[in-house]
Amino acid sequence: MEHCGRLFCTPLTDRPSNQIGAAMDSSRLPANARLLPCELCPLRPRPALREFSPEELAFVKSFKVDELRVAAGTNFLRERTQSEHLYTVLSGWAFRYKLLDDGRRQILNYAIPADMLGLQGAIMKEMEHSVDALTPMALCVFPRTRLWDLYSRFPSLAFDITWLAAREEQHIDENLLSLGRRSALERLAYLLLHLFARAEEVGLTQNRSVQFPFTQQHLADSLGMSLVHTNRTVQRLLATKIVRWNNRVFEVVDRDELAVLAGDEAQPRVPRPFI
Amino acid sequence: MEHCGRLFCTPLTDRPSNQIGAAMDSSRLPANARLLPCELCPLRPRPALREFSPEELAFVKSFKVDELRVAAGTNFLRERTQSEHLYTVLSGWAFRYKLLDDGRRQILNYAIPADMLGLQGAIMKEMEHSVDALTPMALCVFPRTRLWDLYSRFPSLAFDITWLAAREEQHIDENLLSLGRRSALERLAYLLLHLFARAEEVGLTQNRSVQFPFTQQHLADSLGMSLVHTNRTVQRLLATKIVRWNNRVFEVVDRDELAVLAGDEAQPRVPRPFI
DNA sequence: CGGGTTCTTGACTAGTTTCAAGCAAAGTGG
DNA sequence: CCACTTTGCTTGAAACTAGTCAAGAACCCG
Repeated sequence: MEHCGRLFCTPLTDRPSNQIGAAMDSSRLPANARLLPCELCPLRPRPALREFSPEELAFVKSFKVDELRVAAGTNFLRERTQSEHLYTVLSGWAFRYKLLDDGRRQILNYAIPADMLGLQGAIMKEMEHSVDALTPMALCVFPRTRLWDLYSRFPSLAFDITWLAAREEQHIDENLLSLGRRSALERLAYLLLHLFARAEEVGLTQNRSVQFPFTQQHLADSLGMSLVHTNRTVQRLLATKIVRWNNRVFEVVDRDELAVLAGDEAQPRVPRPFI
Repeated sequence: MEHCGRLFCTPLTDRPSNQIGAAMDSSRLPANARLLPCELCPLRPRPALREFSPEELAFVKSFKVDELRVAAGTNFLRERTQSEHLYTVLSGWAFRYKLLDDGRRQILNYAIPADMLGLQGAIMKEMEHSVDALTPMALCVFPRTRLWDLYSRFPSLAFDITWLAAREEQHIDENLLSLGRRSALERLAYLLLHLFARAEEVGLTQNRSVQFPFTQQHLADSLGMSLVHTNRTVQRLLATKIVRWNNRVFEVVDRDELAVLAGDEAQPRVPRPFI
C-alpha cells in the first residue's frame, strides 16, 4: 500500500489531480470539467447516509453549481472571511482549525467525504475558522445565496442541515471533553478511534485499516499537545499493540481495547443526512 | 449585593421559586401557573435579538406549550436520554456538560437567557450531554414533535434554529482553541470576558459588572484544569487588577487589557435570532 | 544524490496535578 | 442563638506531566 494510495479516494476521484494548482479560494476548474451528476453520487448509496426523494434529489442537483478540485495543502476557507459557497466533500480529507495571533494552531475537526464545510460562513456573516485540504480533494459547490431557497422549499433538507450542524457540534463537544479531561493517551486513542469510525461510515476503510493522511504535527494540533509529547504518546500507544501504524496506514488490532482506552461508550449509528 | 441577587434575574422572575423541587425532567408546574405570553416576552425587546413578524410571533406563541421553573442544581436534561422538549432560557443560568465514566466532568458551555437548550436531543435521537441549572431558572418549553411543523411552515424560524446551532458550535470552537492552545491565564481571561460579553447582550450586566453564579469548581471544569490550579490562576488574574471579583460579583476594570490577555479579536455583533 | 519534511531521542525546565490541611462564610437544628 | 456541618476558597509541598531546545535519523521527492 503505497503513499497517497486509494484507501481515502472514492472510485470517481481515483486519480486526484495534484497538478491542478488550486491555490486560492476562487480558483475553479475550467468549464470543460464535467460535474458529477448527483444521481450518480458515489456516496449516496452508502448505508450510513439517508436516501433522497426524487424531488430532493432534483433540487440538490440544481443547488450544486460547481465541482471544485483542490490540491493538498490548499486553504480554501479562511477565518474572518465571508464565503460565497458551501461545500460538501466528495473525496479527500480536510481539517478545520483556528489560529491565535502568535501562530498557535488548534485543529477543531477533520472533514471526510459526505461532510459539509462552510455552513457557518453561509449562515453567519463570517467564518470563524479556516479549512485546509489535507489531501487532494473534490468538493461539491453550493451557492450560499440559494440556501434560503432550500429552507423555504425543502424543509426536509433544512432539517438535514440543522442535523449536520448539530452533529458537528457533538463531535466538538467530544473533543472538548478530551482536551479538558482525558489524559494524553486516552485523548489520542479517542481521536484515532473516532476518525477510524467516521472513515468506516463512508467506506474509507479496508478490514480494520485506513489511510490516515495527517502528520504527527496535525495530531499534536488536534490534541492540544506539543509535537514531541505527541510522538512519545503515539509510541506508548503502539507499544500496547492495540493498533498498528506504518507509513500512513493505521490499523485497529483490538477495537474493544481501543474503545476502553478511549473511555468511549460505543454509540449505535443510524443513517444520517447528507447533502 | 447579597447572594442570589437580582443581577442575573430578569424582571419577571425576580423571586425565583427555590422551593419548587423540580427534581426530574418530567416535573412540570401545576396547570394553574400562567404562561408568560410571548408578546410580552421581556427578552424580545433587547437590541441584540432580532424581531419577529406577527406571523412568527403567533406561531412561536402556539409552539410554546409550557413554562418550566426549576431550582438551582436541577439536572433537567440528561446524557444518553431522549428529551421530549426543547427549551429556551427565560431567566437564570445553566451549564451543559459531559461526564467520563469515572466522574471527570467537562463543562462545555453555559446557557443564559435567550439561549436554546436541548436542540440536539430534539434533532438527533439522544442527547450527548447533560444540562444542570446553576441558579433557579424559568424555561419556555417547546415540544419536539412540533419542530417539524416549524420547519415546514416557517423557514425563517428554521433558519434561525440553524443559526443558533451554528453559533453554539462557534462558542465551542473557541473553547476548544482555549483548552488546546491557550495558557491557563489566557484561558481564564477568555472565558470570563466572553461570559461577560454574552451576559451583557441580554442585559445581565450593570456598568461593568455581572453576578456570576458559578464556583471555582465550575470554572475548573470549564477550563479543563484542577480546582487548585484554577484557584491560583484566578488569584494571578486578580493580582493584575484588570478585573475584580468579590462574593459572586465580577467586575471588568479594564476591558481592553482583558481582551489582550485573552488573545481575543473583538468581534462586532449583529442582532441574533431568538426563539 | 541532495534537500526538505517528518519522526525520534535525550536532557532540562516549566506547568499542572495531587494530597493534605486549614479557614471562612453560610446553612441547619436543637 | 449557638454548636455543628457543609460548601467554597486558599495554601504548601511533592510528584508527575508536558513543553522546550537541540540534534540526529529516516523517509520522500524531484
